[in-house]
Parts: sequence; C-alpha cells; structure tokens
Amino acid sequence: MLAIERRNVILTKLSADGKVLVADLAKEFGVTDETIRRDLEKLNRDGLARKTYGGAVKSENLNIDIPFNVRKQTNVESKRAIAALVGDMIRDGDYIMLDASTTALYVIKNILHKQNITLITNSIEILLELASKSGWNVLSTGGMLKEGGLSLVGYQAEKMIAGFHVDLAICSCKGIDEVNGVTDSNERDAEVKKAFFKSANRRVLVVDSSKFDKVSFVKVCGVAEVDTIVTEKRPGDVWVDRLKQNNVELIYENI
Amino acid sequence: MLAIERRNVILTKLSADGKVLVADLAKEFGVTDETIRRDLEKLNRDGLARKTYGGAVKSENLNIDIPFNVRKQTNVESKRAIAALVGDMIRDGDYIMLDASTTALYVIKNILHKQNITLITNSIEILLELASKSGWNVLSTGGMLKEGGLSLVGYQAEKMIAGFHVDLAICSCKGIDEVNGVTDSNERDAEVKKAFFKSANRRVLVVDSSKFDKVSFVKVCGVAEVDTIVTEKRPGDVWVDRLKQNNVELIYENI
DNA sequence: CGATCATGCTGGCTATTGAACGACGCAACG
DNA sequence: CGTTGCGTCGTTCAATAGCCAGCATGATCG
Repeated sequence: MLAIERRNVILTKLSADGKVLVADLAKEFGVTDETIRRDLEKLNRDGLARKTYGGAVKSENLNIDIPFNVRKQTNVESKRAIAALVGDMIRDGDYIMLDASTTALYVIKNILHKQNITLITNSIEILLELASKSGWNVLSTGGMLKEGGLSLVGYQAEKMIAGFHVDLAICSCKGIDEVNGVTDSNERDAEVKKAFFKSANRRVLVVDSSKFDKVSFVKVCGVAEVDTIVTEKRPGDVWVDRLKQNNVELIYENI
Repeated sequence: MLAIERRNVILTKLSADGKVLVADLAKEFGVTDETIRRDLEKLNRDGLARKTYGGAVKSENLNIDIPFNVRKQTNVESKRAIAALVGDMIRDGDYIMLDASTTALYVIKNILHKQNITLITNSIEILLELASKSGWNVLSTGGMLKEGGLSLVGYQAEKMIAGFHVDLAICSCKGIDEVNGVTDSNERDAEVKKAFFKSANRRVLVVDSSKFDKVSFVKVCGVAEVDTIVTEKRPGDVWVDRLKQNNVELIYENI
C-alpha cells in the first residue's frame, strides 16, 4: 500500500467519523504508531486534519478543500440511494437543471441511459461526466469559478439560468430547518440555487437525512417553496407532518 | 513492446485500479524500474498521473474521454515549447482569454505562478486545472457542451465573451494559409474564437509549425487580423516575409 | 551517417518506515 | 492538591526501498 493511499483512507475516515485514533489506524493498516503519527502530522501540516492527543479530528478549516476523491466518498450509500430515486423522476426528453453537488453527480450517472435530455448545470464535474455523451443537450451556466471547488457561481451564471425555463430543478443543500427553511453554507452557491428554483416548474430538493434540523449560513428558500424533497430514509413524524402541511411531496427509499 | 504502448497500458491500469506500483509494472513488462519511473514521470508531466513514492495514483482528471487524451499526447514537446513562449508574454495582473486547446492547457500550467490573473475560457480542462488555484479570477464562458470534447460553444458562450474586453486573447487553430487565412475544423469552435479575438486588444495565435500551409474547414479570420503568432520553430522564409508584410509579430523558439 | 530516442546500469542520495527511549499529558486515586 | 501509572509523543538511529543524474549502448529515423 502506498503512503498516499493510506493518507487518503485516513482522510476519508476522518471525514466520515469526524475523528481517528492512532492506535486503531496502526492496527488497521498493519504499520506502527509512528507511521500513523507521521501521516497525521503531514495532514495536519496540510490543513486537512487537526492532530490531538491520541489521534486527530476533522479540520474546521473551511478554506482548505478536502480532495475531491475523498469528499466524493462520504455518505456514498445515501447519495446513491437518493440519486436512484431522483433518476426515476426523470423521463426521456425532459428539461432539467442540476446544481454542483456530489448527489447531482450520482443522479447523472443514474440517468445516462435516458434519451434526449436537455440539461443546465453549474457543475464542472457533471460536464466532465457528460463530455463523451451524445444525444443530449448539455448547457453550462458559465460564471466565476468558485475557489477550491468545481462549481460556477456569480452574476453571469445567475443571468444565464434566468434566461431558461425547465421542467425540473434539482438542488441539494447543507441544512433544512423549520424556522430558517433551506440553507446553504455559501452565499454564492445559495444565489445560484435560488436562480435554479426560480426557473423551474418543479423544485426538487435532495438531502440526506442528516440534514434535517440543521441550519447552515445562507437561506435559499422556505420549506414551502420546495415541491419535492428526496431523501434516503423516512424522516421523523414531525417532518413528515410538516412537509404534508406545507404541501411538499416527500420521497424516500422503501426498504 | 513500444514505449507508448506500455504507457497506454499503464494508463489503463491506473484508471482501473486507481494506482500502480513501480516494482509491479517493471516485473510485468520485463523492464527495469528506471524505465517505469521514466514512464510515470512523463505521464505525470502530461498531467495524466500523479507520481508518488513507490508508484503513481490516478490523476483526478483522468476520467476524460480517450480521444482527447490521445490528442493531448501528440506533439507534446512543440506544445510545451510554445506554451513557454506564450507564458513569457503574460504579466501579473493581466486580463486574458484562452480557448479550449491543448496548447492553452499547457500555457496555464506555465503561468500558474503568476499573480492576480483574470482569465476567461471556454475550456473545461482549464477550469479543472484551476479549481484549486487561489488568487485568480477565473470565468467560464458557459454555453453548450460540445459533443465528444471539453469545450463550451454556441450563442451563450459568444454572448458572454462579447460582454468583456481583455488585454490578450490566445487561440489555436487547425490551419493557417495564405489564401484562406486562419481556419478551424469546426464551425462552433471557430465562432467562439472569432468572439475571443473580437474582445481583445492583442490577438495571439498559437500554432505548431505543422499547421502552416494547411487549410481546414471554417475561416476564423485573415492572417493580417492576428497581432502575434507563436510557434515552436522558425517557419520558412516565405512565411517570415508574409507575416512581416502583414504586420504580424512572429515569435518562435531560439534554439 | 549523425541525431534522436529508449533503455539499462551505476553510484550516490533521499524518503519512508520501524525500533528504542526518555519526556510528557492525562486521569484516577489517595 | 500532589502522586502515580499508563498511554502517547517526539526524537534519534538504522535499515530498506525507492529515487535521480549521468553515462553507455543499441535501435530507429531522416
């Protein structure tokens, strides 16, 4: 096993569990504590983790990005399940908008077999995924490249989105809460999501179940303004009722 | 087995497994470690792999389509030389436009150390390359994703470009010829290049020397409308004279 | 035939890891 | 509040594996 692989796995664990222990990792990888410590030391230097006594915890440094390949691996199962449900909502010939989330990327992978889709997105990863796809009409919003991310944001993107109207807009968010509604961590992303929702007949919010009752920084819209919420498992009764009252369709996986 | 075959096999393995080990490859191909290391070094330079101690891991932008990969590997040395020359023309704080060519990608790699660059491009690969760059202002033109490629084209892109004006526009082409001027193989790409040139004070054409006296399909502009041509070696006297007459600056590598 | 390229080989150098040991943090206990 | 014991930390040293630069050789190409 290459050192860099080990560090990637450590990062993945960190990002999933929030913390790692030196002793556990050493046993798991079959190396000595020293090696793990040196790994953590390096991750710490790179700002990707914060060393503590006995292990390390997730870095709170929001300016530094977890490498894409690592970020992509968190909550994979939830995202895949949600993406499958969303995939079922899309028909041949649909006009859709997709934001720049990992879930959106999984949605795309799920609907590659559909015909004649017209798609507008601000995600660079989705463009990449579709570079060799033929028969679709794929539009990029353009705009400013968000630092440390693979999304396009800003005035140009919003204006471009406003120039179109589609059947379905699919967006993710960082939190959904009774009082604050749908929130995201970043103003520019939130603005783009607003624009997406404004230009669509049906607004679909994809959230894994951990996002309920979380509040992030910037408000995207109220709960009632969403038409459909797709998540991977049934939220609590409170949420089921609340969504019903607000006339929001709720879709989750029937296990 | 040819070196290039071996490298292709290595790329395939990388793409499948996510990593390769020097020792394994050496045994498998029956060559020395040194040879493998040189292969990986080359793949690393070309941005197709990331070398690490003991082997290499997948480069994040490896999931791009094969045709593009193949194209990227032609004339790498010429393109690198040209890119270095173009890099020298760019100063901190410049406003530039770059088209979606492989040469443009090499130009970017060459100027990563510059400060405070504002850049407009229709290349998805360039966006990828700059995703983790901070301190620059990177704008995507948006537009329609060209089938089988990593460029954005069409009305939306052209309109967006028309809304800006920059110091320097850098474009490539498929052919340059006395009668037909600068030509490209594809109407939509040609239109975008026209737009780039229209919005720039200084129009720079990058061409490797094989493009002289070639005619492609769609005209971009006349020879005289270009301000500077950058190529990797001195073209024939006929071209040197012709460019001088047309008031086109010619830059090539002095070996 | 000269130029270029791919490859192998050599010797010195560097990175990674593990082992050992004294120093230190932490928590429990008197 | 201090002590004690245990686990963890950082440093140092050594061994190994991998790396790099340079040179020589043979193949290929114009």
